[in-house]
Amino acid sequence: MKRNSRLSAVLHALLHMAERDRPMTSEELAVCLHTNPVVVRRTMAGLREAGLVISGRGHGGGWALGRPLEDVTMRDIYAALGEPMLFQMGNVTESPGCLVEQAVNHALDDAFHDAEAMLIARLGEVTLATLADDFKRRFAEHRAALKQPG
Amino acid sequence: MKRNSRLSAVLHALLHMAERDRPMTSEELAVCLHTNPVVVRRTMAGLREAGLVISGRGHGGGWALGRPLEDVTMRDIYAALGEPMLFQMGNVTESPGCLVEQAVNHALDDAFHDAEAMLIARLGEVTLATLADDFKRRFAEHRAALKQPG
DNA sequence: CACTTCGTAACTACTATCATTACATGAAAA
DNA sequence: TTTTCATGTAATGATAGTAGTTACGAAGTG
Repeated sequence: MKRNSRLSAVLHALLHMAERDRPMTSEELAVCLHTNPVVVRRTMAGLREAGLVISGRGHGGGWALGRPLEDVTMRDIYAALGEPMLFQMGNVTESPGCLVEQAVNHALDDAFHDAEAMLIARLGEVTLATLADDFKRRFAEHRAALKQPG
Repeated sequence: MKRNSRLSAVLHALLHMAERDRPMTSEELAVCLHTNPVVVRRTMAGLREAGLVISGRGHGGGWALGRPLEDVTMRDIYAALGEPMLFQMGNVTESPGCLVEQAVNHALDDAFHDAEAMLIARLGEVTLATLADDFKRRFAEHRAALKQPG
């Protein structure tokens, strides 16, 4: 199956919004994300409920950040998206009667749970401000490279 | 999409095979795994190519372990299955032109790669012998519980 | 040769993600 | 108040991955 790219997409959207001083419409965001305005609305819905973004209708409406960049981590975004399944792999049966399968499940769950905990902790260490700074660095590098080709 | 349960399934199969002194047919394994013989053959194909199991046709044929339990880790099995994608989440674009998206991808890749490395290392620490021992412990507990109900 | 068992291709069912269409709701501008 | 803009959301379709199933060929045993 296709992989879930919502976290990646909304982070992308939020950083573009951070570069603007006015709300961005779903249409504008859809252009940035190379997708459809309805997909944008659907994906951002969870963030709105979590207060991470604010949406307004009508003239001058659109999407704006609901909190300072420093106060939002990638983990917050992940949570606002409903904490989608991280792993593509899983057990055949969740609560098997077979003792062999129980032993297998236990070993796999152990490893996967630890990896999940580590990953989520890592997401919690990166704020939108971190990402915005990284973008600015890349942007400066990009401009420097254009000035001095070769 | 359904989650990939092949690792879980083949581990289950290998431990059942370890409890037998003769090859197990795909039919027998399919009963253990509550699935179809063809699914068993398909899933075990990679393990055969990796030498982790041996298959034989005709009378007395079936599947047998190709290596001692102590010599095979869950990581080996994972590799023999073709190292299927671990994560359900991914980036929208792998090599985006947009610098914002590059910053996002970099941060996410960083976290996911570390989690993947940790998980795979963990899989490498657990051998089939470890799992077999855990099964035996569970089996002993199970029998004790039956003897002394309440 | 008869029988068993694997090897594999082809087809189906199910599920998840994302795209798209259609229309209702709400808010600002004219 | 009417028009216009923009979100909110349901319904539908396209695509892809997993697993189940059928069918048949290949290879080995008795």
